[in-house]
Amino acid sequence: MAVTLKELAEAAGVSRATVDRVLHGRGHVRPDVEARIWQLARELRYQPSPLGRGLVKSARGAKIGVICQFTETPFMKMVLSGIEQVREELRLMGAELLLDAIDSYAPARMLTSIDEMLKEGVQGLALTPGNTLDIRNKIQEVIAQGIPVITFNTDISGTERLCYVGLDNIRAGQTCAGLMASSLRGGGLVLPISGYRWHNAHDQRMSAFQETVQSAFPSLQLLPVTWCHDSDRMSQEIVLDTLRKYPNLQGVYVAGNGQSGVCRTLRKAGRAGKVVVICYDLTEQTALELERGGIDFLIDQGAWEQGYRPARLLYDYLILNAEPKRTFYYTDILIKTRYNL
Amino acid sequence: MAVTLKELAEAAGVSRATVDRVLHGRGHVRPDVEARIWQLARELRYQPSPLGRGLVKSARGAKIGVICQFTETPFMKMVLSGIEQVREELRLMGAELLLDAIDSYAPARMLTSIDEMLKEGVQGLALTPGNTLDIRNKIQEVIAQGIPVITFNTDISGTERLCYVGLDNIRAGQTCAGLMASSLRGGGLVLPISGYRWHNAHDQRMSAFQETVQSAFPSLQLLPVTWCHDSDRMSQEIVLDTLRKYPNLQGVYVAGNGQSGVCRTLRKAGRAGKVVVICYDLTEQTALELERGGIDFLIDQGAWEQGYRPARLLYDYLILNAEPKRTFYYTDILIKTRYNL
DNA sequence: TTGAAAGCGATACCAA
DNA sequence: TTGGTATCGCTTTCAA
Repeated sequence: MAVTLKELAEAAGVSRATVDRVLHGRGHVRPDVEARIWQLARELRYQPSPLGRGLVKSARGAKIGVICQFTETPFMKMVLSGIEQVREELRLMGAELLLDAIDSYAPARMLTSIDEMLKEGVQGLALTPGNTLDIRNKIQEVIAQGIPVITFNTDISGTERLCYVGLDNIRAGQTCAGLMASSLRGGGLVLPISGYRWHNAHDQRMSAFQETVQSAFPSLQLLPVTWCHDSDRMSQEIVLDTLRKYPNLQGVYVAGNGQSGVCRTLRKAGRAGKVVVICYDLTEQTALELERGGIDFLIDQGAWEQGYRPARLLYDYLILNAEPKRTFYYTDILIKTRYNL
Repeated sequence: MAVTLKELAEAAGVSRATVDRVLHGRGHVRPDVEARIWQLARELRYQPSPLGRGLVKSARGAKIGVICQFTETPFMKMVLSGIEQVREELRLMGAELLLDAIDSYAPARMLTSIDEMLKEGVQGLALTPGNTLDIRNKIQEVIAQGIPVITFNTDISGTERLCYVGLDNIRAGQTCAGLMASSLRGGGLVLPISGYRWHNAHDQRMSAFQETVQSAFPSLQLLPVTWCHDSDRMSQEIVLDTLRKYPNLQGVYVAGNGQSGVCRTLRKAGRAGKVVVICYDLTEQTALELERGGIDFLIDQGAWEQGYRPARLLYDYLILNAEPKRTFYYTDILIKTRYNL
């Protein structure tokens, strides 16, 4: 059995309140007593019980805010299910989770949403920031007010956010390069398709892919990158175009959305299963394509975890005084094939 | 804020004790009162707080036993680190975890260990069973005494264990077949090496691999299975032998241990990086081989999770009255390459 | 500078 | 069949 605060107090010959003051550095304790208590705490390996602590704090009715963008995408829907899960868990612990699900990319909307959250009195904030100056400033402002911020799914530089929860897009891009190379041992022509030019994550995935291919797998020949704006229609046209010019196309790498468009076109052209397709984000659609053989490999980012973890970390930080252990909570780079869905 | 038992009691116009009796079906409550309370509980969506419950139960000093075999293997060492983590967490919750780490395969030792655990008065038991009649009977005996049992890493049929935590070895074998095929698109000769004949997990991984190759990838040509008894020395000889007879060997699939022996031999023969190697279990050694290119793909079974989860499930079951949600807690089939370690 | 005591949510025992 | 009450570990007034 773990040592309790009560036992520690008895051992030190003082009251629990005094021990509490010492442990939380609240002052108003005679220095020698303070030293003695710290000493004993170490010796007895005292650690506060999260149960007791959580129970007390539950009164306060802590509020945690979560702001989410692009919620119309299948990927974000899975993130939302993680959020719902943690919301329920927090409810049982007496805390409330305020969610604002923004259904598209709207930087201005994000700013007003942050303000609303502040007005509601949230004590911590998790969000998927766009990479703009406005947002960066606003985040710094929030943090300056003593409200901790966690970013997820996409990160933002130059702020003092507590930590980031999401994919390591650079390693993910490298991983895809490795998969492409091992599938095309004899070499071949590969078409790289990205989503948006301004999208941090897409960019990192793509550059890492390109660099790894060029440095480690020279037998693969890369076509120039194209951007499909996360649209199936556009990716469809891009693939169609490419097939016309290069009938010997061997691989397609999709760093953003637009996966289905690629698969559809290859299937129509009778090249499904022949051309190696590697892309991101496990959803119902892409799972189906994996099973049909339209997609060979897929990188899953652990969507659920990205929804669950940030609010959980905020709760631990605010209520249990437990700092996040790392600045980057990278979700696993999960390689999916039709056999390990 | 969630509804508390106290609020529920007030709403029903009875004492908290009465509500408690109803909720736990202890009887001694007038039927109409009971009905009313259930009704209200539903309406107010009452759910007991794990915090409050855990706090009360922490007095009892619950004991949970964990028995682990083969603890000398690197894989099991990682399982042990998961066990240590949960042991610490449970300690903070007031429960004690008793661990018996058996360093080899010793069915008789397992039986005596179970008896010792019972004598210590554990209220729940997690173990890695051997697949023998003795063990099966003993497990049933334990369960008959009202002590729940969870199996992990390897399962055992014909018992009423609460659930199994571990890999889905059949899907894992299929996944490896898919990886081998995508790496050898032109087809090729593949050597399948298993560990022990009697080992359930090895067996499943191997048969699933064979069946999938035969039915879905006829261009791959499988040599007969060999068993290396989890020994690097033996796997070394097997590969050496095979290379002599079949210099055109293209792939090796290792379902058990002996990975290093395979890599070493291929490297000496100058075939490293040419022959596709697929195997199991992420350890320091195998991670090194992945990075060096000696192993192409590796299936990681989430060793840490296999140590952590079982005891955690038992705690939730015993203390929080939360039944495991599933009978099979399959850990993710994590495909590892040198890029996503 | 210190300690006593109430209370968080749930359980269990004893008394009514 | 019921309710009162102590208890778990911790935090937080309030009073000394």
